[in-house]
Parts: sequence; C-alpha cells; structure tokens
Amino acid sequence: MELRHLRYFAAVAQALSFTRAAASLRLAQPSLSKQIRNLEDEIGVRLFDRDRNHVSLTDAGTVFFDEAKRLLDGVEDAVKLARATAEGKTGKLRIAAISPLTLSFLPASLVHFRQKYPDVHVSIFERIGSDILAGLKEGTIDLGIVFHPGFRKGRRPGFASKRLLQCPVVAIINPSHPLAEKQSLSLRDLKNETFLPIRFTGSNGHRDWMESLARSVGFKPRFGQDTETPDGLPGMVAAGYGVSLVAKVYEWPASPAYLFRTLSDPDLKFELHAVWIPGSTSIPLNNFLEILGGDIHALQNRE
Amino acid sequence: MELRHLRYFAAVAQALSFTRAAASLRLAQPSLSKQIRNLEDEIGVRLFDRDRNHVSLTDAGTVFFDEAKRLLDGVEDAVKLARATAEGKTGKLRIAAISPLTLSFLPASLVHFRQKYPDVHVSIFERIGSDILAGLKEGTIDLGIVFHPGFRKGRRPGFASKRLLQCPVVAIINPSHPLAEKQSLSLRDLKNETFLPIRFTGSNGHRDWMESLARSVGFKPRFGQDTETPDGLPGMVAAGYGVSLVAKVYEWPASPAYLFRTLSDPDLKFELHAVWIPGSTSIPLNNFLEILGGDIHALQNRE
DNA sequence: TCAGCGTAATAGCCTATGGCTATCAGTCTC
DNA sequence: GAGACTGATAGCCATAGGCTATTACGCTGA
Repeated sequence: MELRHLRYFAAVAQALSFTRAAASLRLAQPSLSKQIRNLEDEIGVRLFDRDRNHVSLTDAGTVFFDEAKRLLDGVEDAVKLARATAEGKTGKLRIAAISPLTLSFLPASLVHFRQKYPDVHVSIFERIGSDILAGLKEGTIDLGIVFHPGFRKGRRPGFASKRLLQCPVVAIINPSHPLAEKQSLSLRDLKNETFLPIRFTGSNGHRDWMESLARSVGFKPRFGQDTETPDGLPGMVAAGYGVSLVAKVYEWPASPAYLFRTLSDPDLKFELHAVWIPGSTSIPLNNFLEILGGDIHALQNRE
Repeated sequence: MELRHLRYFAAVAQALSFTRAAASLRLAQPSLSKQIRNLEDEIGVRLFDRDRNHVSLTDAGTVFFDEAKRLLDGVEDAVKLARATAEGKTGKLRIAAISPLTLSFLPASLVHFRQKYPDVHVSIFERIGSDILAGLKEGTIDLGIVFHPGFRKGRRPGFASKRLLQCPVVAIINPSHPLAEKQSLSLRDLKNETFLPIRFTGSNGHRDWMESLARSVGFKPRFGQDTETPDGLPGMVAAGYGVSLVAKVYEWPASPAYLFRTLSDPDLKFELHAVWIPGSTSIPLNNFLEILGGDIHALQNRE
C-alpha cells in the first residue's frame, strides 16, 4: 500500500463518485478504479458499495476513511514539522549557566531569539563549570555560560567559545573598615577578611568564583553568612558582616553605607564566556549564536 | 511522497546504515540511497548527516523519524481496523426497543453476541413504534424490537421481521374484585376498569400497548396511577388501584394478594418482533441476526 | 604506510506498473 | 426508447523504481 492509495481512496470517499474524484485528482477514471481495486484487494476488504450507478462507503470504508484522513493530515504535518525543525523554527535550545546571575546578560539575546523563533523551547539549567563542559560533550546541553573557560590558556580542543563580557572586579567594603583608607586595593589585601557569598536560588556560583579568584592570588578565603538575593549583599556589608566581590557591571547605586573599590590586580577580570561544541548541528544553537554575535557589542559597552 | 519513502527512511533511521537497511528491506543499496535522496529533495530537508563512513539523523530527521513511525503504525492500525470492521469484529450495533421491558428477552442473544464480538459497541435506545421504523429507514437504528409490526397483515415492504415471541395476554386482578368470580375472562369484560401502566424508566410502552389492545376490541381504557418498576404492579393491584395486563411470560409468583387470568380472546396475543432493513450492509446486524435466529427456539419454548 | 574492507554515491540499463485511450455494460432521465 | 450518465474492462505506453557495476572515500590493521 502507498499513500497514493489513501489519497485516491479519500478523494473517492469524499466525492462518492469515481468520475468526479478522478477529475479532482487530474486522473483518468479507469486509473482510479484500478487503484481502488488494488487497495481493496490488498487489504482484503470492500471499501465501497458500487451498485451500477451509485457509490457509497461500506462500514469498513467509513472507518478507513476516517483513518485515511488522519494519516494524510499526519503526513503533511510531519513534513511541515521537519521543515520547521530544519529552519530552526521549532526544536529546543538547552542553555546551562554557572550561576543564575550570569543570565542577567542574556535576556536581550533571549528576547531577540524568542521573537524570531517563538516555537523553539528554550530551557535553562544551572550547573558547575565542569558539568557544563561534560554536558556539552555528551550532547545534553547546547550552550554553556561560564566564568573563565578552562581552555582559556591551553585552548582546550573540542570547544568553541566567545567572550560575552570582561570587566574589572570590585570589592564592596564597609566605609568604617581600615582598608577603606587605602588608595589602591588588591585582592591579597583582603586575605584576612570574611567574604560574603550570594546564594541566589541555592547556587554556589558566586562563592566558587570568589574562591577561585582568591586561590589565583594565593590564599584560601574565609566565608561568612550568605544572602539569598544579590540586593541583600550591600546591606550585609554595611552591617559589618564582611566584604564581598562582584563584577563591576553589578555595582549598586552609591551609598554612604558601603564602598566599591576596583581591585588593582592587573590580571583580575570578571569574564563571562559562551561555550559550545563547534560545528554542532543544532540549528537553534547556531541561530542563537548568530543573534548573540550581534548582541555582544552592546554587552561589551557595559564594561 | 509515498509510504515507501517513509518505510525506507524509517529503516535507515533505525539501522543508521544504508547498507544494512537495504538488506533488511531486501533491496539494493543504491535503490535505497536514491529513494532517500528523492525524499529529502521533495520535502527540501536533509534528514541524514552522512560523512563518508557514518550515518546519523539530523535534528529534522529525528523529529521526522518519530512522525514516520507513528504514521506507519497508523497505516497498519487503519488496515486492521478496516478488516475487523468488515468481519464485524468491531463497529456498532444500535438497537431500539419499544420498551425497556422487552429487552428482557434479548439478554441471552446479547451475551452470545458480546462473547463472539466483544469490540462491537452495542447501544440500546427506547423509541415509540413509528420512530423505530423511521429510524431504521433513515439508518440511525440497525434493529428494532416492536410489539406488533404494522406490516403484520399488509406485509409493509422495505422491512424484514422475525417473531421473537408469541404468548397469551393475562390480566392481573384483585381477588376481591367481582370479575374474579368469572370463569372465562375476555378483554371487553375489563372495559370499565382502571388500567395500571408500568412506567419503567419513563417509558409509555406498556400503557400504549394496553391502549392498542383495548382499542382492538373496541373501547378506550381509563388509566390509573403508574408504577416505576414492573415489580410494583402486583402490589398496586392488590391494593385495589385497578387492573393491568401483561404478557403471560411476565407472570409473577402466585400470591393470595392478586390473581392472574389468561384472557380468552382468541386473537389476543402478546407478540414481540425484531425488525430491520433487509439486505442491510451492517455486518454487526447480520451477525446479530444470525445469533438471534439460533436463540429464538429457546425463546419460543417460553410461550 | 599502504592494502583491504566497508561505507555511500554515481551511472546506466530494464522492467514492473501506474497512467492513458477506447470501449463496454448497465441505469436513470426525459 | 434514445441519450447521457455511471463504473468496469482491455490493452498500450512511458515513467520511475529497481537492478548491477563501478567509483570515491575512510577506517583499520599488519
């Protein structure tokens, strides 16, 4: 059996006439009769009652007509779906970020993407850095957002990346703290301080980031109370619980209750990178990267 | 596009190899390659990534594979359904009875039918006699159960019928009623009595039947209170509300509280007929009639 | 490193079959 | 009863689906 049989059958069942159905199919009537007969022979069921001058569906023909219509529609839908998927108009895009906070740099691109590809299902996960790279490799993630890709220096093969953002790191300190007097502040100067992490939606991203920064200049930081929301952080500092580090782009409005000091360490930068597998066949990913490329200039201006 | 394309595509997607898929399809590999290429050209979408030595599905191919499997299964199901319908193993049988009570003669046949054709959906309606005949004509009913088909004498054309049952009519009367003394009771003797109809599930069938019996011997009966269930009737008679008529097969167990008297009118019979359109193409109907034919002897023995 | 196997693609032939025209055999209508 | 419908039948033709032979390229292993 072929779709042709279903198409022809449906046309006859619709028109209840071989002649008219043949005309609508742009087919000669005998060809149609033959195909219908072949179909009936193959499934072993009479689908039409044809008394010399009139055609009607048998019971079996009636149920088969319903099925045939559904199947023919299904074929059309399948083709449409495949085409939409090929154009990236449908499908899925799985983004994993090292911290929900870093997503604050993506909304513009996500909005652009959603406007252009409204039927692509975008899901966002939070993972630690190594899990993101592993997820990319095993194909469970399409795009990762990480602080400093491990391959920055060694250019780890098998990944592609694009720097979304680079900006200085600033410390938030209490104005009454002795360090507030210092003109130039380096990270090592904070070596004996208590660091306050943001624990946004349960993520340890901020804490891990501060720890890796501290380790890069040779000390292991002591951590204090965490805050649930980013906006709680200045208050904690003002209350004297400790200091904290954030990217300069996160700076809160100035206030007498806390101070921002850009750290003087020359190599200390907050960086945000998009990572993916180069040559990935995911069309939504490639479409997203294209949009991201256009948006990056705007992001860079926030440095 | 033809089903062939879907079948071939599914085979390749399954095997992820043109060679093996071709083997499983008992087809030469180049033929398969050509068909897949035709399919891709027609829908305008690359379904496979083939680097020289390995085959994998594209995103579009993956979604199309899902659809293709569903469609191919659907085709099989459609054929099975059509075959089952043609054999009467599925489909529907719509029975309309003049009163729910009359169905008490059908259960045996219905049970036999259900055992043999468990997937046929049997629906039972209640209609007045003329509506049953009209329903049969317009094809909304497959089989009718009526008291005395209007065509009994004239042999109304366009209908076929079979007598399911013929039995005497009995009156239920109160033992203290003067008529209880009479040796032989005819329907006309009850001309001035109050008749108690059963109004089972809201049906007027019993009342209509008594009225037509009375009219056939020349009087218009007066009706009294109705009872909701058949079993309420003897109690009503015992309480002196009136008399009633039932088929002899309905006789309740004997009791000092009420009397059964077979009416002496020679032509007065309770009859139950099955009616249908001869030559109907409904396979379930024909199967049911066949079963009914076998069961009728058992029914006749109840006269 | 290169031979050998295994992959899919290409080229070109052949025939099975889907489609055609011409015709027939009935029905219904006027 | 003539004519205009209907669908079925017969038989021809050409498209295209299938075949074999071959090519082009990777991977594997001695």
